Amino acid sequence: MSDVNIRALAKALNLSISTVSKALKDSYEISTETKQRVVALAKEMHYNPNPYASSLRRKKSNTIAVVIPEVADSFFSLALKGIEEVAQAKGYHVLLYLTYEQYEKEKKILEECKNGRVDGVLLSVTSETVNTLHITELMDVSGGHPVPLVFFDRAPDGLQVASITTNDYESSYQATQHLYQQGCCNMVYLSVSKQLTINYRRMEGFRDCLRHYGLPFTTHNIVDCSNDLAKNELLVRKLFIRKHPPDGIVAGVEKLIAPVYTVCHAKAIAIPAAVKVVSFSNLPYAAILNPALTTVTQPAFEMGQQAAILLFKAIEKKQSPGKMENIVLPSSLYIRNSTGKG
Amino acid sequence: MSDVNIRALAKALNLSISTVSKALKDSYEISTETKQRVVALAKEMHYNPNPYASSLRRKKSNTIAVVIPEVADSFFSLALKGIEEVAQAKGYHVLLYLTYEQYEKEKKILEECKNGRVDGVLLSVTSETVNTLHITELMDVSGGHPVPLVFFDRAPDGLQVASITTNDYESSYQATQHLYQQGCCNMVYLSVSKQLTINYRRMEGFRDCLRHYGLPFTTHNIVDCSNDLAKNELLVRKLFIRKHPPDGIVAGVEKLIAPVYTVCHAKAIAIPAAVKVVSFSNLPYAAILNPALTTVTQPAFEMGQQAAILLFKAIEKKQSPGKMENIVLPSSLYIRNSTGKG
DNA sequence: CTGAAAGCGCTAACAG
DNA sequence: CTGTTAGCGCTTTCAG
Repeated sequence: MSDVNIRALAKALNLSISTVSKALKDSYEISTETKQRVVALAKEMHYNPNPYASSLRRKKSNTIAVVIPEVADSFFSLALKGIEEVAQAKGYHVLLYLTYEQYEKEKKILEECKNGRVDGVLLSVTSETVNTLHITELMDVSGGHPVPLVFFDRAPDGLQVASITTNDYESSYQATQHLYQQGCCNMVYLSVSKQLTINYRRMEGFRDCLRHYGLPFTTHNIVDCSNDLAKNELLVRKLFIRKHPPDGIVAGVEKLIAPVYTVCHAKAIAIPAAVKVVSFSNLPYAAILNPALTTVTQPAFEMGQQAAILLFKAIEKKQSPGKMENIVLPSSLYIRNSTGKG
Repeated sequence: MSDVNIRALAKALNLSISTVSKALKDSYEISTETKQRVVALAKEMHYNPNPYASSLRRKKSNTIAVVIPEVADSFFSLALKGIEEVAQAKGYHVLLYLTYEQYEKEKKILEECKNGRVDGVLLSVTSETVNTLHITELMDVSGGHPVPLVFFDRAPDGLQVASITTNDYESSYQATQHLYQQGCCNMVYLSVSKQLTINYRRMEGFRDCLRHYGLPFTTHNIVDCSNDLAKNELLVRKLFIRKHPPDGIVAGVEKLIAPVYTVCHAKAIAIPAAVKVVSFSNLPYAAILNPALTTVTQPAFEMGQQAAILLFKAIEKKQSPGKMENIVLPSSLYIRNSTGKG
């Protein structure tokens, strides 16, 4: 941290502090000549304004918080990139917080966002988040100004808040329909936490598609998976010991595809001949898996960008997004060999 | 942003501001009873200290910057997770900056780290970074306190700065040796930017291994790739039109593996029968590629953790790491089918 | 044990 | 066009 501050400049130039301050901001009040002198010396002395002094005074941090469950995940890392890009272009700084899917962490982190540290928050909730008091409190600070917030991807139900999401229900329906059209009639949906709205919607899309085509839908069609790879492999293994093993699998999240492929390879169950597979995934390597994986791919990068753009709109209008925009960006079905004719 | 500040508390309790401040910090100077009253009211009124006021006064931000080229990449996203975890445990905040492999961005970002915004910086340089003045300036601010900095993964040569890296040379040598032992005698190294020290070291490891085994090493053994997927595919295609197509490929970075697999599939070149393939990669899906990919895997998460730990050591000692620690964490060779006997 | 007062570095009225 | 002044909210001597 340098110790040349605005006062040092003022002293060296025989000017007042406020003149220097204004000159640095290119204020119309200051003569061109003075501006030039100030800027020149500032450069020479490597003057760097202290952001926190400025934030304190202006009550503006030029910083946003990104609160996500995980970063080593192709969806979130891509979305984060989209966010960072927009923020950097706007001259904003990005504070990154990981919740590790823990509600308590999320709560604690949002608490820290209330005190002026950030001008806004981008949030993708944990799979544990059902109580949303910590969120509404942030947006309605008692006796203070609300902190603008935009959800992306994972938004809790029943909250009047701006959000960028994708069409989980429809794309899941579509993926299931694709399996049906490829000849599957005994499909299974691999589910993660049911509390997670996006997983729930995907499951509903799956269910409604089965019903629409007159296929039975029972508890057998849903497999609740965990975060543990080994356990998930076991669950997949069990699928193929059933009297009627599935001929189609929809993996609700990316990480569930590894156990499926692993088990199928190990047990020599041919994909797509014996079982066709589709997964929600942003994996850039889907096309070089064995076989190439059919995916429902979310527009992760764009979702990050749009979420940031929406947040900056709210910040700049200095109003919590009155017209709560809820933008839904469509996911895409990329059909590859894992759902081929076999 | 709430408007209950320390003054509001003081007024409500009929105490002085400084007493409240001390009470909140559990100072020994304050009576237990007063402390309790203060803490109780603080909670009730949802008091949240303003971090920037505190930072300004204490000249300490409790924030670090992480400056990396890219985040949608399995190495960096894992490392970032390691960093965030350690920072969160320490009560620090993490500012994320992406350089997109651009030197100018890196320079500008580090400039912003000089003004007290952060207490330290974790840096992985861009592939364009050869001039390191912007880095040394940060660590030796004229007439000010240096900002502690730790490199991770990508550290420029010839700089006396703490770093966490991995054994690029050795692991590359080892991977090449593995190919040799599997029968390869005409190997090619797929290279990214030669300015990048890690790529250079990996290339050297490759080269020295060839030499050690008496294999010819010419310009034909190195293929300079770009960031463009289509171009890289073309380069790989050309490899197999050669009079003597390679029987072994070492991909210097993860993203170069997709073109190899794609081209081999398209042209029905059997891996590993016709050509054996190994890649530097942190891809969690290496095992389910077709065929399963042999990888040199860096301890990304641990590198992130260790880098953060090292940085906090430097920050807390309030000295730029005098005993410049340069920790090298070993990468691991995971042998899978892509380098099998075919 | 409590309080008064100075000041971190910058901004923004308001005067001149 | 330039300068004076009063803070932003918190921490930290130093007195009492």
